[in-house]
Amino acid sequence: MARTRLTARAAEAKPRAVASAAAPAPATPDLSLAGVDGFIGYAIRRAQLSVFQDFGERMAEFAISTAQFSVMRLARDNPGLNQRTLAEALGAETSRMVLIIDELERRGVVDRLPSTLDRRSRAIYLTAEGRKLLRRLERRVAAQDRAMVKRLRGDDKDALLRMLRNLAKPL
Amino acid sequence: MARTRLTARAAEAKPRAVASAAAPAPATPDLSLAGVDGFIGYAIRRAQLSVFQDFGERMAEFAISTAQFSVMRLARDNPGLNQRTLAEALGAETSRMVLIIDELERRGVVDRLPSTLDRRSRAIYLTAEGRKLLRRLERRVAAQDRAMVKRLRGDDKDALLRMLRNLAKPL
DNA sequence: TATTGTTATACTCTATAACTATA
DNA sequence: TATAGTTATAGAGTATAACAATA
Repeated sequence: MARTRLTARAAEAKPRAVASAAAPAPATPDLSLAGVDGFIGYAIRRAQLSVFQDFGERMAEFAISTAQFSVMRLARDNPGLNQRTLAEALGAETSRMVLIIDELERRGVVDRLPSTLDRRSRAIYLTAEGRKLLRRLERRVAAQDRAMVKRLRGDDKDALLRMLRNLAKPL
Repeated sequence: MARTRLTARAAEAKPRAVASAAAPAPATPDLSLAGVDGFIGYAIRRAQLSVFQDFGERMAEFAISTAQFSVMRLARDNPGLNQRTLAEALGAETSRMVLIIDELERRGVVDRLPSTLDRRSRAIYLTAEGRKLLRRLERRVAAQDRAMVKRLRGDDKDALLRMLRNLAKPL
């Protein structure tokens, strides 16, 4: 990501014909976003960007995405789920889940086994290697979550989760 | 988006060889996401997905994206900013801002005027038509924000914004 | 030399449609 | 007929690099 900080205030007063540019003020704190940052949607987007970038940096060593991590958790705790169920649980498309699991299978962390009950579907299991990797990932993710709680500076994580879940519910 | 609801519980107990599929349980409430939904990052992602989809539906008539709306707000309240400053304010890449403003200019809602102070840069202004459109958009966005506050069911929007902003701050 | 706007490229994610093999 | 997995495709968004004009 960009990792930018707003440094300019600029914006001339009225000129409707020819205009000015942004003043390169050295280290101005923030500036008037003039309202957009008062919207819940905007605040969520900025937070999500920051949190996912942080996740990417902490997981760079393993080159694992948030989606891949979630699938691994789900596969370990609900062995034998099919791809459609995994996709629905995480709010992804089944076609996307195919690619995610393709990669996890290629890395040897999950197995796709043919189902005996429904020969169209494939049951997903975490391999021994997958469980090992997942344990390492979980320590990192737990550390990130603790770091985020620290950022909350005394505010209640449970209240945050409750609010976010209420916003996430389909209308 | 997918607008999915988890309907299966499934997942057989141990079978390491051949496996089962997900049971098509009719209307099971939710099921064990077994932990991922206890992470702040996961909760933020799901909320962001839901809120942005809702935004898209409410703005379908105008075919305006969240980024375009934010640029219009910023351009109205800070007339004459250049593209780099707009990009930094919204956490976007300058190359992305070019495309966003290309489209806004094509629709006649913003003007790109040459700067007299720095002939490399272009000052962005909302047109009269842009201001008119923005007023209509703002009513819709305000309505969406009110709808989200309702979803909070008594929880404090200010607390939510404060927490999200703290999470969004670059480490 | 550095910066602004721009173009181009690539990769991820999202969204659909279509196909196959099953059911 | 419908469903699971898959493939293909197209569109957003993200991230980089490079270039011209200008500073």
